[in-house]
Amino acid sequence: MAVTIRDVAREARVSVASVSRALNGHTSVTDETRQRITSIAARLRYVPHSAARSLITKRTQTIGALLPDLYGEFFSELIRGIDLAARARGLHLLVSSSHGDTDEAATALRAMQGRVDGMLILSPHVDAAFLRANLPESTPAVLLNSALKSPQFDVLNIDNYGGAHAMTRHLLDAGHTSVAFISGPEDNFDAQQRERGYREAMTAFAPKAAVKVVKGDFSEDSGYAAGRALAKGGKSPRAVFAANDMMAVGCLRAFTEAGLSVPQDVALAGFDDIPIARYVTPALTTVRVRIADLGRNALERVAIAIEKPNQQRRAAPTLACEVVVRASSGGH
Amino acid sequence: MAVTIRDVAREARVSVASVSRALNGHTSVTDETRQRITSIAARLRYVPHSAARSLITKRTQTIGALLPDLYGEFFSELIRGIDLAARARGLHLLVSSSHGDTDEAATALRAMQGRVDGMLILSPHVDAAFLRANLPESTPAVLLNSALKSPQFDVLNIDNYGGAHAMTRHLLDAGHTSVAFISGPEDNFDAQQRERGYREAMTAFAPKAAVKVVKGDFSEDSGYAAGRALAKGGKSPRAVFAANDMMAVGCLRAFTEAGLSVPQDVALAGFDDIPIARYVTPALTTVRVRIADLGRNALERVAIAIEKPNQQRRAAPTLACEVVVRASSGGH
DNA sequence: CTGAAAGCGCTTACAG
DNA sequence: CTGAAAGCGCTTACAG
Repeated sequence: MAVTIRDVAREARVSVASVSRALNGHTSVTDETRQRITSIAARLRYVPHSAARSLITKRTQTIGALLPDLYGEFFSELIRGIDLAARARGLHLLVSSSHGDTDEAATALRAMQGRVDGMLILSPHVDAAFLRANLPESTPAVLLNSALKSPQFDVLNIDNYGGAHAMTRHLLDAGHTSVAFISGPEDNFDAQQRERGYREAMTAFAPKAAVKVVKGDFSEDSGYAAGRALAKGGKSPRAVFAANDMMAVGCLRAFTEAGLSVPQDVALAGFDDIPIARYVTPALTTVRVRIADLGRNALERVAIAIEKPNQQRRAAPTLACEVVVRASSGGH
Repeated sequence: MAVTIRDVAREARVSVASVSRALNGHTSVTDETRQRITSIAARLRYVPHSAARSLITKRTQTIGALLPDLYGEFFSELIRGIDLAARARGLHLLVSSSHGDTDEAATALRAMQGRVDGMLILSPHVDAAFLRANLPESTPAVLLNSALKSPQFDVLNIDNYGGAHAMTRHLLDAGHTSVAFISGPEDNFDAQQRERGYREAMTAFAPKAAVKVVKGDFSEDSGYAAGRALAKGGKSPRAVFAANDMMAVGCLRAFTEAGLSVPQDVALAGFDDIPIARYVTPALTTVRVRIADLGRNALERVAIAIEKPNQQRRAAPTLACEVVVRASSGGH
């Protein structure tokens, strides 16, 4: 059916070895031979059989991405960044998403074994033991947004700490003397870093102000509950910083219902800059994360690890975030 | 390095043929032999080499997805549906996204040749000629949201017509005697079907009312411009139906600026039910599309086409949409 | 039921 | 510079 290297060889009256060399850019082929082979291959629409090539080269030219059940925009931005970088390098992208728990992730990771040259892993529940059990040692991997501290694995993180620190400072600078914080899930690495950023900024820039943390879990409902709690008794803080945008949106609803107006009575800020952030009323001040860049960088790191297996890794830089000022903090 | 079928065979004191048969569930193996082989394979953590298997079986157990530059939620929902269905069938998913034009899509489609058993294609610019030039005849493919009418290709569409028809009827039923429409890009299939749904519903249910169409291009800005045009002179229609949510959001902003209040002065509706729709003020009445189902169904169709290549296809059903009533049409 | 052997389509030492 | 040959790790007729 399909045209193989033998068809090209026959047509060009050379051996399959020469076709292989010519098409793979080896030097030891006459220019004339190479040209003849190249044009015949093109005319025949020859495409090397990837499985046959993989079998002998031990390379699949494919990167696997293991992703959890992700909220819309984050997921597509991440894939976009990974995909763009992969294409630029001629790599393919095998995706496995929507993993709710560790078992599903383990099964998916194993299923990819042998089909990929490297892995990108974003999964809140992945730790060193999980990786040792499910990832072949020889497979380079980059973990995204992971608390993992083992030098054995490469980790690439968003600068959650810096972003939260900068936002807290922004709110204080804007004249809001007290800033409360709505935290995320306790076991979530991003959430922990953001809370730390808040706490340390408060200590640094408003040492006399009270640090107030209300618990949330990243859901809109938990933000709503936090907002109700904060509004109770009419003694809300001057500003509220939620550890993510969805909670900020929930909190905004609670404030509005309680008759508090944002930003006049209380300023409000979130984290992530999800698309919704600019469409709520008032538009939400937040911290923007360059998610596509995260994906792009991760792909680059794993590609380099594949090319140079024994190379000493450079320490992974965290990805900078930026404060986006909108109306909810009195910005405009 | 890695453990191969020969290692398992040696350990089990059988031929590699028996290992292959035992592990692939062929009947011609003693239960006792199969058990021994299975347990040894498990102990050795044997995973069949996928490239070797592909080389001989001519199957990759992989489906390719070719996607354009997509807006956040749609993309992730689609992938979610595809991924879930693929996993249920033990298929892998190779993704190539963010294709701006036909050339990029062609390159990506070609690059997948030989790496996938079937394709899912969502791309506004793909037509029959493109497919004949870039897709091997032997590769089953399902096109999503495509205007393609060739019986040669399998197409799966959202019921844009039905959704728009139902929404128009809803607005008329709610007592809004005149309904204007903001259209999408002229060359966009979804947009065309939605406009047709609007027009035919108007003819059917409000034959005396004027059909009014303002041009848009699916962007928020074009919705804003359309909103300004409609508000001009204070003689806006009683209801406006935008061909997608982003335009409805833009239109809402224009109305608010013009001092028109929604839904009291004018009702407003969109299409897609993007996440933003419920967070604007007032929340947007819209048409919901089950995007994950679209992905799931598409995967099922291509999987069946792979399993039974010569089977007569059943006609593809269009995927039903549903009207979601919120405050912008006076719903609550 | 089981094994020896061929072969899938490539790449790459090894000779010349 | 070029070719014959081995071999990557599987599956599957073909014998027995």
